[in-house]
Amino acid sequence: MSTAEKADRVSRRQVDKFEERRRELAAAALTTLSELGYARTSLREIAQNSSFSHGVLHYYFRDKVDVITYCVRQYKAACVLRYDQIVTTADTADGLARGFADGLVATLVEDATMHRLWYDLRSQALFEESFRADVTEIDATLERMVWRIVSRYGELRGAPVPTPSAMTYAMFDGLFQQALLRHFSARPGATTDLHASVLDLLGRLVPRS
Amino acid sequence: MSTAEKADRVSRRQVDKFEERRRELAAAALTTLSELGYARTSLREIAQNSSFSHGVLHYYFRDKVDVITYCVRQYKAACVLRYDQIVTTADTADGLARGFADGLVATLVEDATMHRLWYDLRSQALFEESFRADVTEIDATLERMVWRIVSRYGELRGAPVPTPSAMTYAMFDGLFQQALLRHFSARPGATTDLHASVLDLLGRLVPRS
DNA sequence: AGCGCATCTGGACGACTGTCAAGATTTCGT
DNA sequence: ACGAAATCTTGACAGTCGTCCAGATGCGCT
Repeated sequence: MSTAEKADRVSRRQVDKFEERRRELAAAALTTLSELGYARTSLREIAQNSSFSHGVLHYYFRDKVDVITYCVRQYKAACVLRYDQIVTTADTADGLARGFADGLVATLVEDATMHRLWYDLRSQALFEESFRADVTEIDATLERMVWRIVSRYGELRGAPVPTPSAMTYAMFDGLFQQALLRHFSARPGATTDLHASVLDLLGRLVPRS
Repeated sequence: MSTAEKADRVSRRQVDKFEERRRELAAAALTTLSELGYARTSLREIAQNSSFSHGVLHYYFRDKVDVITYCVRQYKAACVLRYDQIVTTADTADGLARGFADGLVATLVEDATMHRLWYDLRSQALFEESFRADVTEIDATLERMVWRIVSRYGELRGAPVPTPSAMTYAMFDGLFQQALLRHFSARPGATTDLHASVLDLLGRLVPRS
């Protein structure tokens, strides 16, 4: 083994460990953000949610924006996983519709804090230019996710969906966001209303045969 | 004039002036919030946007939460005004629909910073219990506003709107929010797409005759 | 074993925050 | 015009923030 090969192996292992730590810290940052929100999250608080001290954050990240940005990117991956498992296989239109509605209700309750973080960060993107690109990209991913389900639903119903993808996503997002606010307000009917309105909207998107 | 009457007049005038100052400071706070967002707004920054020094804020408000809460309430009044002027009188369904779409596009552009503040505060309400009641109340007001227009639209079309009020509001809000993000991202088509999708959704809400 | 580098700690820094109070200034009825 | 009450300014306070760094600790290689 040449010295060059050895050096390569060493640096590769170091890079791997480096990336692993970054992910670990980003996970701690993510839970902190989802609990406190963007406005109240500090680097020291993030470090306390990890097994390290606050100084290490500047060893793995340039500054606070770098931490948050990396977080958001990691959040996106979790998002896609969450949405992808909503509907795996459904052979009937009604089955797909029920699976979609059930999945949204489930993630509304189980991942409530993560969802509120998403809406918080999307609002921050309206103020801070630096977040905008990442937020827009995540939004596009979510839009594609919704569109995959809706267009498959139209397929199963035997009719193409005449609604633009962006509009479709926006409406479902509106429904979900209102349900989330109701959920945190502990007002009753948040989950059942979301379920019903998702089915309702889904039915409207495909023209009656 | 008795001494009691005199004292009453004096205290009444003082209360008026007191309230006037509160409104003045709240206005400064609102412009600051709409420019910087909740996370980056400080009391000193608010005072700099007014003609007073930072200390006076604690003369007119208990603490920071009191300032923000009062702000939000004042914001609500502005909201209602803005939405109310969208559609004053329309005698045809198509006229009402066009007026609604035009109004939303206009306020999207003109009051963009205020709208992003609203979404920011609504996100904060998902984290901070103290904002929740006010945010929910404003949301209900906006819902009623949208419902007034939509139900009137159904009336003009000669058919009742079978969609629940909450669901209707949520979908329009979703459309508007996405348009706002696109507007700040300077992506093209934000206004035209909003206009088209509002007309589209409005048409879908009322069953074909 | 001992060297060298990666990793991590804990404290220090200046800037900023919300809050408060003492005193200066203005307002206003008499 | 005088005095009291309302109003406003200014500076201070105890914290917290992001950032940085000197030094401790750990680990892998020869």
